[in-house]
Amino acid sequence: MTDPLALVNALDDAGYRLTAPRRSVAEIVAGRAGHFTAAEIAAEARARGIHVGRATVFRTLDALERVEAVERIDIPGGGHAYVACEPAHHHHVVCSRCGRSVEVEDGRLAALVRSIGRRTGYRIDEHRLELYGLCTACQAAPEGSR
Amino acid sequence: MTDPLALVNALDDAGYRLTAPRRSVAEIVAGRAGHFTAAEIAAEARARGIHVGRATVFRTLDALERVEAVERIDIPGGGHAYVACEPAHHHHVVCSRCGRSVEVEDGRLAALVRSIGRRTGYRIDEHRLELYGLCTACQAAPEGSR
DNA sequence: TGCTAGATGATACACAGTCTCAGGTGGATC
DNA sequence: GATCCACCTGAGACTGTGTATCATCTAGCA
Repeated sequence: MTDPLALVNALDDAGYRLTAPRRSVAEIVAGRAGHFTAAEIAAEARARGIHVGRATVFRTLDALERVEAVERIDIPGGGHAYVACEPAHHHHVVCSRCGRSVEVEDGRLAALVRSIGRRTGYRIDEHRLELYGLCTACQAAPEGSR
Repeated sequence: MTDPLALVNALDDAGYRLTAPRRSVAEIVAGRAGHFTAAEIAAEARARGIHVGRATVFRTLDALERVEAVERIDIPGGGHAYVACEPAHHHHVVCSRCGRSVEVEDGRLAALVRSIGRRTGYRIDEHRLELYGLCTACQAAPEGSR
C-alpha cells in the first residue's frame, strides 16, 4: 500500500504528462499490498469500469519503473511482476502464497557481491536477489486457505 | 563445456529413456560454454541438420533441469536461459557480453538468507541470486568486439 | 484559446512456452 | 530376434506477455 499521489508526483517530476489513464494505473498500483502483473492491473481497471488499453498499462508500468516507483521482478515459473517500492537499491522477499512482499536492504549482499567479483575476476555490474517463501500470516494460516 | 555423456547418464539414472533427440540436445547443451536459450538449442540442432521439434527441446531441457544437469535462470530484460552445471545449489555469474558463466557456491549467501528470514519473519523456501557483468576476457577486449 | 508534442487505444505482430494427439520407438520380456 | 506397450516424438494450435505502429486525442504551455 503506497500513496497514489507519490506515484503520480514521481511521474510528474520526471516530466511525464499526468493523464487520466496514468492516474488510474497509479491508483491501482498504489492500492496493491504485494506484487502484481501487468495483466492484473489491466483486469482491475476493467473491473472498476475504467477503460485503459493493455499497451497503456505496459507503458505506464514502464514509466513507473523508469522513475523507480515500481520495480520489475522475475517470478518463478517465468513471467514478470511489479512491486511498488522506495527508490533505493534493495531486494524483495515475496510470499509465494499471498503475494505480499517486503523489502530488504542491501548492505551485506553488496559486500558478498564484491567478494564474488574479486574471486571470479568478473566486473559485476548488476545483480538480482529474489527470495520466496511464506509470510508470517500465511505460516499461521492453515494449508490451502487463501 | 560439459561431458555430453554425463548429461545423458543423468537422464538415464533418473529413469528417462535415452532417445536420439535427447542425445542430440544433450550434446549441443554440453558443447556450450555459457548460457543458452531453448531457441538457440533448436536453431543449432537445425544448423547441424538434426531434426528436433521445438516442443522436444523444451521437454528435454525441462528433463535436464529436473535431474539438475542444467539450471534455468532469468536474464535481464525478461526471458529465460539455461546453463549446464554441477548438481549442487549454487549461483551463476553471467558475462553480459559473451554469455560465458561461472558458478559460485553458496556459503555466505545461505547465512544472509537465513538472517533475512529471521528479520522479516518470512519462512524462506527458495532464493535466486544472479550476477551479471563482464568476464576477464571481455574486460580486456576492446569495446564492441565480440 | 489554439497549438503541438507526447499520450492514447486498437490492433497486429513476435516470441516463449504449453498442450494435445496421432504415430513412432526404446527397452523390457520372452 | 520378435513382440509389446508405456513413454516419447513432431506438428501445430493455442495462450500469455510484451512490443510496434498508427490514426486520433489531449495535457499543458504560450
